[in-house]
Amino acid sequence: MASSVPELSPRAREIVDAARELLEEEGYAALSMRRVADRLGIQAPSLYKHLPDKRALETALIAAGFEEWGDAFREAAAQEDPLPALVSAYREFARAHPHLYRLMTERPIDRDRLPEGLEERTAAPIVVAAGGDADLARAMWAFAHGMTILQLNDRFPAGADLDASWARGLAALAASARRPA
Amino acid sequence: MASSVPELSPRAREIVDAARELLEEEGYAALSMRRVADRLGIQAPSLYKHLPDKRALETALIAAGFEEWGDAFREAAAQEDPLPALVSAYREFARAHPHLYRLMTERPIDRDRLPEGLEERTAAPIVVAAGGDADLARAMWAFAHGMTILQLNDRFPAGADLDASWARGLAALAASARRPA
DNA sequence: GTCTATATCAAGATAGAC
DNA sequence: GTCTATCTTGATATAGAC
Repeated sequence: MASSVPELSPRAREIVDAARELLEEEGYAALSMRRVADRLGIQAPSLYKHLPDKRALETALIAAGFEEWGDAFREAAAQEDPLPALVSAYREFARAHPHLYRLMTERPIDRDRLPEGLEERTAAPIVVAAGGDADLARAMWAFAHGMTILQLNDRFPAGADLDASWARGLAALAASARRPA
Repeated sequence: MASSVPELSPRAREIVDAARELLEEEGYAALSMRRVADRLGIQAPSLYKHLPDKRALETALIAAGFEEWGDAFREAAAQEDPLPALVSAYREFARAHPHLYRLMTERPIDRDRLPEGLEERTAAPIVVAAGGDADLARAMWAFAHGMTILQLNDRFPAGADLDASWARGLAALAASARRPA
């Protein structure tokens, strides 16, 4: 039950905070151990006294992202009309933290080094909003992620009305939830 | 009207073909100029006599991918029930060429160096299948891309029934197409 | 069309002194 | 907790000879 994720020392926390700022400001390509160290006014090798490697740093960023995302989802799920509120929370998180969103979703994650059950805990409010239908919840997540990442990747035409596409998809999937097959 | 994309010399074609094989077999991280040259039994600097830079190589790969994808879509659109056939074609392309699919979708593309109108031409059958509703077509694309890339990124739980999620999303969006608001 | 030699840069990480 | 010095690796790209 207890996760095997090592606790972070106070200094390691400061390093992760600096990395978070760097990532959010300049994106993943800028997230090097050197640049993180620069932000703290120390040399890169010093970081390794506090974190084993770069992967641990990234995992800490991802874990923090999921915790914050889950908080936002749980708050949205308490609203009167949970599904639109969840969609808003999803979009707002990605809008506010695009580079973190990418880091959290663009590649397989190191589940062994992430707190146990964190992904499930984060996603739980969406499954509830889908009426407990996990298959539908995954379809909803896929739609939301697709809209989000294609926009971040500048893959929609210049004049596209993305709010309209969000509304269309949400309406279709919500109707599917209310009238299960 | 005429695209400003430079023609590729025969030798450049061979280089792109080698790059395609390398990408498909080992993924983007392996796609270096050195590795491409290795495949052809020549030295990396020799490549630059045929292609201006690595970006041109990637653009050629992406353009070829879109052409093939478009062919598959047009074939699917001619079927009796176009929408499911298009979904099958989408999934089959991604299954057969996961690394190329990533390269084609994961970042902004260099539209100036891509044949003009290629993206629109590729997507056209989907817009038709969506009853000419571009907003709905984009929602469909987002759903399909989300399902595809989240699976490639190993983001669904081990036991997830992804065929069921595909069916759920497709049914919901198709119903939305038949009964427009 | 290909070669060698080289420039330039930057990355992650370790050893060991202080 | 931080430092300097260093290792190792690998990338894109250019110059100029053959």
